[in-house]
Amino acid sequence: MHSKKRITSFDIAELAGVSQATVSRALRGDPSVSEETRQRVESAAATLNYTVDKNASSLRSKLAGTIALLFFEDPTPDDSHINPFFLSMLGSITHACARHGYDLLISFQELARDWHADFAESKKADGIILLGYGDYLTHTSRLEKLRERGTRIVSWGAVMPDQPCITIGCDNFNGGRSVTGHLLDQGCRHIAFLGDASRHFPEFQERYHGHLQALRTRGIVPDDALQVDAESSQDSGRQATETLLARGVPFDAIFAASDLIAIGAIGALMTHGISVPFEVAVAGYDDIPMASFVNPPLTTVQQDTRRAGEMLVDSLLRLIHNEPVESRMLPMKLMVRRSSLWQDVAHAEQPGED
Amino acid sequence: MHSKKRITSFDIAELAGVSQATVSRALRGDPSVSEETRQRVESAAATLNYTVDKNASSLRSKLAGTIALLFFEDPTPDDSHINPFFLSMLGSITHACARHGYDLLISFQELARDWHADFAESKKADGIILLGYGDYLTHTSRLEKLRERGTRIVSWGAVMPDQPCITIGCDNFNGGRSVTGHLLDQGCRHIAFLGDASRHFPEFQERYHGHLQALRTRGIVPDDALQVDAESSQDSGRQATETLLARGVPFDAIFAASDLIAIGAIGALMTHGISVPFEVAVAGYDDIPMASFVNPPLTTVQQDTRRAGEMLVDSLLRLIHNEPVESRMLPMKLMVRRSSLWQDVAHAEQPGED
DNA sequence: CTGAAAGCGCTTACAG
DNA sequence: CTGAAAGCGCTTACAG
Repeated sequence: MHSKKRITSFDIAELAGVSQATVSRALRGDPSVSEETRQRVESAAATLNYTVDKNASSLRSKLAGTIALLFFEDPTPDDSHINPFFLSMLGSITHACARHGYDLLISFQELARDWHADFAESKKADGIILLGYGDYLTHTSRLEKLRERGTRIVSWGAVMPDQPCITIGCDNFNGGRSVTGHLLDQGCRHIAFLGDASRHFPEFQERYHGHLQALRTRGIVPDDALQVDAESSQDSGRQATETLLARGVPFDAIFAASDLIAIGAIGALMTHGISVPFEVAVAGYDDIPMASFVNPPLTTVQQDTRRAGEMLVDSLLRLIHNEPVESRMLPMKLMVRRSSLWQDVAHAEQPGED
Repeated sequence: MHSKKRITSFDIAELAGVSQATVSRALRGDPSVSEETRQRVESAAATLNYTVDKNASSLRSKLAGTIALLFFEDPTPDDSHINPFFLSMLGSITHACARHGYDLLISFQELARDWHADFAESKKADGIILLGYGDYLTHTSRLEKLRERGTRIVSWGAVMPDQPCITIGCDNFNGGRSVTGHLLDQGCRHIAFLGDASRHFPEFQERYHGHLQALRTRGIVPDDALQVDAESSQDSGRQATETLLARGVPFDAIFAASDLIAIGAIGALMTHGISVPFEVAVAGYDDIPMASFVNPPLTTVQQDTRRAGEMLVDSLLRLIHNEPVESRMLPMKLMVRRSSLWQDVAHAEQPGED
């Protein structure tokens, strides 16, 4: 290993015949540098394979040029599972960061842990994006503290008044209303809702409220026995379905607060020999990649994850640059597939086809 | 925004009644610091909510404490798609990094671009993990250059002699052999292989070689007309299947070099009214999350992505610490599901069940 | 348009 | 076991 000394801006300065300060300016595109000098510096840098030291630059300028993306997950015993819905935002977040010249730091955090010091305070990142269905109330107090210290944070979630930080989210209320509206159109009258609809999970709660609203509009009195708590996992969906079945209340449809829950529910129903959609129609929420592949393909609500990722990055950068930003709600789109259709579709669907 | 001055190690020093140097030592757990002093420093740091400035620390120590994870993708028009197989490694890579106290920087790179300067040279990261099915030969020359400059790199891929960097990979040869062996056991005799089997894609090539070996063991002469190039995407799988059908060579099974290709193939077969598995058995490779959800559930080869992620991080850290490391091949596991079974299974499978 | 100089907040020999 | 001092490689007023 030939450990040649690190090449610094001084080496470039010497080669280009300018001062080190000018090298720094030229390389950052400072308009005060003359075009001719800039070119000379740049070619010198290219010759020596020089790259600006990020640590020195960040230390001096107090700009990390980095964004931290934190995934919150309730501790799973198995390391490797990430909620596929959030994963689907990763691509557009990464690309958006790259487009703006920012690096992306990612990290998983257990909800319980003391994550709030780690990123902004240590100057690793200029701002933080928060992703995760988690207990909302647990978050809130920490977010408040962070905001007091001036940390820039943007999160994905329920868009509500009095949020402790800028939030980008889907129109969960109308999403819930559309799903239940669709199930009612199919002729279902006893629609179960699987998902924790408490204040701890405001997104689920809003979907539930949309659901209730759709029922009331049609003059149907909601039955509490048809709501079962569940968190966003297949397992939880399976269990919730078992609970529902054990209650003995008749139902002809399940509206699951997330696709993962829905997939678990379909599994449980099949175990009991209940046919989907012929005996029970099922719909989910999120339109994760699997949704169109399960059997039967799952009716669900699509959230524009690509746009969401871009907006998260965009909003955070505006925050960082002290520009005005507001929380925003993205429109949703109902994706009707076979799982919710009481009558069979004429043509066989192909996997991956919508 | 009360922009109080940043708290530095000098403030902690003052509060704890020690020198700034001692603060630095205490906080990094330097054993030369007395237990009593360490405690005093730590509580002072806690009181003032102090966190070590990562940039200053990295600049001085020349250790970034960060690993860069680069995904290589052939440029897709759509931002948001990441190969699900690599995504499944993300969890364990992230966790492994966290466990070792390293941060994880992630970035997507087009194969074409000039990525090699960006991370190690600018001291953003102490080492790089490379993930991606891409044209192997394009990579190689860049990797060579990087190695010359002393960059620490570990990649996922085909484990072969003369690799330009430490590589962790699956036993692709035996994987390919198992799949084809299984298809032969099912009675198939005309097994098509979908995947680019050239030197440009060594992993596919090894799977193909395993496939050929299995055929020869049973005295079957491979037919070139049964191999069609494809890269790892649904679309490419669909097209390759069309090409295969257009050739008019009879086949009773398809071994797709990746699950994505297999899923595309199943779609194309269905379009042509060809039943899977009754007319054509299909098998894939990777065991991506969708594989068990498609209809019929896909027979495939599971690679231990969790272990793979851990080993990638582990190997890279050993490289960083100048410890001996070697390329390693991970065992594979054949997952038999309905897509390859010529006779129907007795019980209905449930989604997500193996 | 460019240069000389200070300083970002740490770590790390060196000395005691 | 602890402190004083140098210095990592930049950016940024300040001056011309």
